[in-house]
Amino acid sequence: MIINLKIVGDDMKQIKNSRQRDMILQALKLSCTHPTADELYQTIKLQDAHISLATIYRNLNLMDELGIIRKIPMGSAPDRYDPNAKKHAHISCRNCGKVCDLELSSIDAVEKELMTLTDFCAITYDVVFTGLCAQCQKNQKKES
Amino acid sequence: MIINLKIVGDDMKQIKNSRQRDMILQALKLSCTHPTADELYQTIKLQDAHISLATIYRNLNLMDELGIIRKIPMGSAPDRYDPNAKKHAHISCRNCGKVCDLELSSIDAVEKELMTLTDFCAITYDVVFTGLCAQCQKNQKKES
DNA sequence: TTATATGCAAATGGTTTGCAAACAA
DNA sequence: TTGTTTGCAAACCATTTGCATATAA
Repeated sequence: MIINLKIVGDDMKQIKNSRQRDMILQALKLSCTHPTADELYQTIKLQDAHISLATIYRNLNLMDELGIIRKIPMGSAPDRYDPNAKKHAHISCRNCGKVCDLELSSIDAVEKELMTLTDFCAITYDVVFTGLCAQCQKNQKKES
Repeated sequence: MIINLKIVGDDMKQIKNSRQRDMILQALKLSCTHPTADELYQTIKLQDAHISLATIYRNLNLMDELGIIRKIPMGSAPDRYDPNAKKHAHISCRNCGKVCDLELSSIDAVEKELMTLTDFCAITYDVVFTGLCAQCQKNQKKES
């Protein structure tokens, strides 16, 4: 791991390796569904029956702060996590909850416009679109 | 109020007027801070000491579903509410929590790009940028 | 008269935290 | 040795829900 220091208040905190953190990062990297903390917990429990959900949360939060992974806030649904820390948007299905990655080149223009409109600085964003995925569209047609 | 029907499952639900709902909508319209449910509760309690927080939540959710107001999901912080139901983005200060409205014309292009990239339909979005507001930037300089 | 809305209190559920023991460096 | 991480259980807290009562139409 490249980053091994975390700034807490005025001083640095050393980050030590941990078997659990490695497992969590590996499981997240192998996933392709932007899993929730609990979904990761269920998966990892198969390898290590004694791991705690609190450990999952602590490490996901830590790695999010360090910029190794990204937390995707999902409104009222549980947060999801993305092994790809590169800035990108997401779209989630309001019916089945599935989350897909979006590479939107036009979003750069939005960031630029934003700069001219506001006196905020150090701007980041979480863009989560919501819609109905192709699969759920089909299913809805069948039902009616 | 224009809309007075709500679709629940297969049938319509009549919406009845209520003194409480009127108070909540009025308080929200008079606000300019995108208040949380609890902030509205504190304000409205001054007029009606017996109003319940559950009533605030029920009515805010109802009016959000009816498109009269908008709920702004704030990630880990409590949801905020906006009397302006027109589609627009927000930026919030990561330090003091303040939320400001943003009219971003360039966001239309993002929606268009999105249409060409995905097979999702019925797309809505909640765009919440996060940054440091001018006031908090000043305060941070003073401290250091 | 009948369905909808309310107030209250209790439940929910994702997430965080306190603490003593385990572990990394 | 020293500070960080873990597992467990309990706490947290925004939000929702069950239920009897009040209210709108």
